[in-house]
Amino acid sequence: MATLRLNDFVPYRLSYTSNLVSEAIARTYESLFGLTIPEWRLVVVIAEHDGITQAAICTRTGMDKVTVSRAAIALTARGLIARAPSPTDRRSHDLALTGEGRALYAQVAPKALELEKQIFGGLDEEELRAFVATLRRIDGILGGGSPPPDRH
Amino acid sequence: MATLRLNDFVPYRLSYTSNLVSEAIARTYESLFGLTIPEWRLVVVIAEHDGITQAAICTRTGMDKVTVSRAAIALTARGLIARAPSPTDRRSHDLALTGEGRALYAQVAPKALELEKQIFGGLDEEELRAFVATLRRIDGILGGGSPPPDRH
DNA sequence: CCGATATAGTATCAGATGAAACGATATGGA
DNA sequence: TCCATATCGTTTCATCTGATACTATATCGG
Repeated sequence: MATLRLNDFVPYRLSYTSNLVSEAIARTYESLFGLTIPEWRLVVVIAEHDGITQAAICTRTGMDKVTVSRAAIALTARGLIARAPSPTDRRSHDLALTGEGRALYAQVAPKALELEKQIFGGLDEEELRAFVATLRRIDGILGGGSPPPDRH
Repeated sequence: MATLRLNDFVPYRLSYTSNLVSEAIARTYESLFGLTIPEWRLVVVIAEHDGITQAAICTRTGMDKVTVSRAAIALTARGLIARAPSPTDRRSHDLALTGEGRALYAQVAPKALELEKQIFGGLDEEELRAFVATLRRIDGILGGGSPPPDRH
């Protein structure tokens, strides 16, 4: 009979490591750019998908709509994004980076990649690929399956 | 030049999956046993290490001492653990499961293993081993290196 | 032994989080 | 067209979380 040992319990290990990583990331974004993680995510997603709506960000990223709303409000207040009334749906706003937002993104993106490398660069490339693949497989099992793959 | 895509950003993927798993686990523990995740962890750690102190739980699990304190208070109030004044240090309490606590643990432990299997059992055994090994390697990189390994 | 410093645990406070309720707009069916 | 229902985004509220401050006790250097 397999016994339960917290240190070997996979959900615990996953949560533990994820927290370590999130804390490291959050500290960096906060100190360098004054961005929370949700705000940072919005900047990145909006940079990738100009004119995206908040609802689309939710489905794409799995973030809660309240979190997205707050981040959008904060970024707008800081002049980093602009919200244009959607021409097709007056409940929605189309979000886009302002010039200032793009300038920030130009700093944020390389820094993020650098940070990712600092944390995960120590891993064998194949190991890292397998790791991410497993994460996605777990998502699938839990029904958090990928949002619609990017259409190019 | 590698570009930044949120969906491929490893810290994001890790956080995303970890949240999915944590939510699934939390729902189960709450509905089956009325336990929060910190409370559940305490039950398991105390079952493993009878007479452990709160401080030791903190170093062992990386949980915050405030979180541990609250969980310990809640579990004591529910009669699941008993706190004996430590004979060697009057600031500390030695925590132990009560009879009721052990009875709960007897239900909790198999359920936890079952849940782990439901989530991760779909993975190839070798894949899962590699996954956990990578998690631990990341811990090491971030300085969250393993707490002192169990002494048998 | 005494005082300075460190540690165990708790209480308090501030920020983050998400569920639920809400107003506004869209949409689909009678 | 009109009503019922669904969706977008915000607000509100209740909860969780950890930083900080605090009390009591321990430990260490002199």
